[in-house]
Amino acid sequence: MRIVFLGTPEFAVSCLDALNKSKHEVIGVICQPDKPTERGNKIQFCCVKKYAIENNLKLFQFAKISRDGVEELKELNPDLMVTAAYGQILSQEVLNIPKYGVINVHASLLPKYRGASPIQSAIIHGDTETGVTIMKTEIGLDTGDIIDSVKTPIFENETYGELSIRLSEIGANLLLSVIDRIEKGTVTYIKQEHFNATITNKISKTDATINWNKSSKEIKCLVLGTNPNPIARTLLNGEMVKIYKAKIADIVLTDEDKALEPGTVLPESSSKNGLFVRTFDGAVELIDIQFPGGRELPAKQILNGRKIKPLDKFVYDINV
RNA sequence: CGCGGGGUAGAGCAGAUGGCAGCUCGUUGGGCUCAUAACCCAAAGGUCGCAGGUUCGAGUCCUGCCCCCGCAA
Repeated sequence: MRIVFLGTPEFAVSCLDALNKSKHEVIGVICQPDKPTERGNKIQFCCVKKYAIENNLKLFQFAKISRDGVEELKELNPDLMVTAAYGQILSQEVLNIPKYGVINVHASLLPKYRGASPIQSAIIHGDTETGVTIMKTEIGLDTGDIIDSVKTPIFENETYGELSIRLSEIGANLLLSVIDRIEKGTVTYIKQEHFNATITNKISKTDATINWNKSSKEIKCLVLGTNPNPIARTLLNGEMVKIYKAKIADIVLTDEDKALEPGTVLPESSSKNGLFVRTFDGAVELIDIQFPGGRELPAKQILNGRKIKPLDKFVYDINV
């Protein structure tokens, strides 16, 4: 089949790679426009764009595909279009272009976690399983009829980044299988149970701010679900601190500890024992953290430099 | 030319107003102990990012460059 692929971030690359190496022909790749990024001034290409360039695939970047891309897409005359974390809503006019329609690879078990952050949300909510769904792309946000899905467990200490890689590989395999069925005419479509749908928005830095009044488990899940982006954060003495890794502390709280407010660094914290912080229902151990200007470091080393001392207090401030 | 922080021992950091390079941890050796990742004693380990300049004297002041990082996007 002659396929046009639409995707932008890392997650989409596995699918694109699978298609490119399959018997199908990738006749065009579309990703979001280059966003002026980085610290200084430069621009950086998205992962899909880099892949397309390396593999000599025809690349398009439309500011608004349903306005700017219609003519070129019609000229390409694809059999099928595949979207995977593309980032733009397609118009009906665009959806009508390919002969076999448009399908979407979504990193959740729909109708759960529609929208921009399915993987992060599953982890942050403490789910024990998630998956990948491939469905028909419609005008609505991830509302199309389901073609197939694959479940997978979420491991105990799996980060968003790690799970994302696994899901993208699962999605790539499923995609090939689905396209095969489309070709043979054996696909079946199942309507989503719309009343069970949940919607997720992009995880902002505000969302990634740790509320120490929550349980240890919730805090741990937030840390896992925001790594490597945007990274859970909190405030200490007016400085923003990023938390890369944390776990539920396996220490027994003393009565003295229990009297401390959530967010307080426990007295038993040291460069030998580790960094423990009081939560609503216990304590978490912060493993890897980062101060502004510094790099990501084991918390034990940070304690050596005395940037954090016992009884210091982390503050929940969404303005960090 | 978006704003800002930083490069000092193996690691993390401190070193107002220029005057013998320090702290915590780690490492090595020794001691204590039934024993220890615990405790005590001792030692090793630094061209203070690079290159110039000012000065009797620069980690500290001036100039240029390299590298790391946070924010905003």
